[in-house]
Amino acid sequence: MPKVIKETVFTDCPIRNVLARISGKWSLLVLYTLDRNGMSPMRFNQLRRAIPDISQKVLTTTLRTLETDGLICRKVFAEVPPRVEYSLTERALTLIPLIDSLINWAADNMADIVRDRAQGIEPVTT
Amino acid sequence: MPKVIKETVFTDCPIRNVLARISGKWSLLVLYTLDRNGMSPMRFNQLRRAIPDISQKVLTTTLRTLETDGLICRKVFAEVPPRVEYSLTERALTLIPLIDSLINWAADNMADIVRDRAQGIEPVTT
DNA sequence: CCGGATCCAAATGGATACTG
DNA sequence: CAGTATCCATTTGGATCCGG
Repeated sequence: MPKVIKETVFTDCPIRNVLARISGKWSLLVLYTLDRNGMSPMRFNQLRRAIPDISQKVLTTTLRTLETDGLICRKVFAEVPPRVEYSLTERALTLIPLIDSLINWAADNMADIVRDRAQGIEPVTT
Repeated sequence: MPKVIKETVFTDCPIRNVLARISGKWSLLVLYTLDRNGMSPMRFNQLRRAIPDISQKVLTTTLRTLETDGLICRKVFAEVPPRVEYSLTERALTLIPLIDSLINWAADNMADIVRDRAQGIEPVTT
């Protein structure tokens, strides 16, 4: 049985709680991608194409976790072939500006950070 | 030889780049802890006590990564017993407000999220 | 088309012992 | 005190097959 809900020991600690969500490599990227798509919901494979190097399994679990936290809405259409649409919730919309800030910070600092990284490596060969 | 530098394939993608750094469970918490300590640097075991459930190994690698990215300054004193002090860099200081926003968002939304999670769990027993 | 189930490889994290 | 080294348990992620 797949573990849909990440065990969260620190239910009482908001810091770790949000960090635990963000800590997934993909959560923020999925939210960001959905936001970038405007108000229109996205289908599963559409998300996959938008984030090419996420595996199907990981995308699925990421979406489930985000849904569980009320950050995305998953709408299943009883059609054939099946269709599932994902969209941001109101709650997620309040988080989007913070994600954008983070991304802007990253964009501003990336070049310097990459340079520092290269410098710092040194003869680690010890 | 421990891998000090996380391999970062997406050097050209600021989003993933910053996300990769943040994705560590502990990076933001360490930065936050250092900031909370005011302008005074913190020693290794001081940080450990502040974040009780981080292991020594993980704290070490987290600090190394942050140092490599120029987010913390590691100062070694040639004394005995040895002393090492960690402090935030200017670059990290520009990130702190974003971390604070994130934490505030978490604090504001945590209760609702936890409630949603509890709802959503359902008979997972399948 | 969406995504669950399974198997397996790789990365991560903890515990312990040891060093300068 | 502040690590490093090692071993091992747990977790995570990818690949593949299958089913609604």
